[in-house]
Amino acid sequence: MPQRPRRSQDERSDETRTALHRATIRLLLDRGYSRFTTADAAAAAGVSRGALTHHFASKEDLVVRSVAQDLAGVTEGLRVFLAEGRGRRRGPDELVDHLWALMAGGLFYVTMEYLPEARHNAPFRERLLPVVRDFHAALDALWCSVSDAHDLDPAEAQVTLNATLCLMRGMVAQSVLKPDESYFAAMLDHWKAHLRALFARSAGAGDIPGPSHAGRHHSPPVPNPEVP
Amino acid sequence: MPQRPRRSQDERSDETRTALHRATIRLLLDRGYSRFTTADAAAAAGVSRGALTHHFASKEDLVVRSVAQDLAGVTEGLRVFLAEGRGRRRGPDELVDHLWALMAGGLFYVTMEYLPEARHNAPFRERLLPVVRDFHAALDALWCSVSDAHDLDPAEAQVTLNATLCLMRGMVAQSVLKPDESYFAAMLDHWKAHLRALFARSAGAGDIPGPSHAGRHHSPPVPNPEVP
DNA sequence: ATAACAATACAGGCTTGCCTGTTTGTAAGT
DNA sequence: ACTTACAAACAGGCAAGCCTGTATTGTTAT
Repeated sequence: MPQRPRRSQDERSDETRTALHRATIRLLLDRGYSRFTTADAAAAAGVSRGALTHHFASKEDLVVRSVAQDLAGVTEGLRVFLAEGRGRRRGPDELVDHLWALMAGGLFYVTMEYLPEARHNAPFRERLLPVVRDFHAALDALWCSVSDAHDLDPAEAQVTLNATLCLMRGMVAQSVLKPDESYFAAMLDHWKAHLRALFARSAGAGDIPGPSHAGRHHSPPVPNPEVP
Repeated sequence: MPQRPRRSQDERSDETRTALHRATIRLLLDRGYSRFTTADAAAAAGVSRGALTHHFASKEDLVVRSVAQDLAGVTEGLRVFLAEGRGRRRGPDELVDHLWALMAGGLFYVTMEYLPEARHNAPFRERLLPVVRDFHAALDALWCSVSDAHDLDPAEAQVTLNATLCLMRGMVAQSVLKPDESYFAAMLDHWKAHLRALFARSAGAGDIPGPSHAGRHHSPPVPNPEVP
């Protein structure tokens, strides 16, 4: 047993809360909302049930705050990805691949777990609304940076990039009961072509935004990494 | 109390099962899978719990068979809609509006209720797989009839129309926590333009497939009718 | 400095309510 | 008569919230 290094109260609380946040998202992904119990969350986080009830008023409170933390991490990751791309001359294909890896890698599976609960549980929904509002606002800001960098029509780019995420949400949802890799690969390729057309329409210098036909049909095969 | 008209055993069974099917879908839509109980389903159908257990081996059995019935009704309704359109010269806008009314009117909300369960409950998923496989096969057949009627490239139309549904799935999912009508209307208009381009590319006589700019921004405002 | 006190962090048992599958009993059709 | 359709009570399990008890950290008065 290692000697406890005398953490401050705030440190203790932060560590406990973070452990519970991560365990919650993990369990939502692995077992789903209906199978998710506060006891399991505490056990997975390595803390007691009492610790959980001390920091979180209810199961809903735990989930809402865990989701908020998770989404904050997602926007930050996306911001970094786009900032990196500022230097290199990345086209829409890489963006699609990145977003798909993100969504199909667990992000939207987690969302699908709490959406039904949000639909039927008004207090829960009310607490989630500002969380997702902020998330969508952050996304819109990121889309603006994309349309800026590539000299696109901002309004059109906004709609198109949000549609990209909607398409992927639908694809991930369908993937639960449609185990057909090629089906989704073809759809992503179709969408990449659509985005290339949008990017090519831009008034910018005639740079080639990405592979126009050569590099098709190699969308990444739905990985299943863990969501942080 | 009306005199019982002496129904045959098969009639009795059919009526009971149908009532339970309809009640199940209704309750899934109204209260969600986690709040859905077999007792409520029986009560909503106006039968006893004993009747339910007699006709359905388990809760999962009830849900799977109810969903199968529901999807059969959906394909039939879609078939009729497309058959009607054969005479008039309908463009993609009407198809989008119809599909959106269908999806946002409850169909995909119901789907969102059982998808998480399917993701975590292997036996349940195995029973659903053939059901949705048949549904998707029926859809593909319908898409073929569309590409035939409008002289489109079959493969391209297939992907595009399936993408239409995926987009709408994502939109309906997002609509749970994003109460922004205009956001979705703009997205549908964007997609209609995309489909008009596809339809216009067809080798057919230069008919105008639909309003190219005039009639935009009037997508139907997410009705919420009951799913049969 | 340090002892007393206060506040916060954590631990775990208990209770209550609910839901599913089962079983036993009754009525309607063949 | 005998099978099928329906009815309702029963039993077992499980999970959320509550509550009481303990340990650790922070504060203040001497």
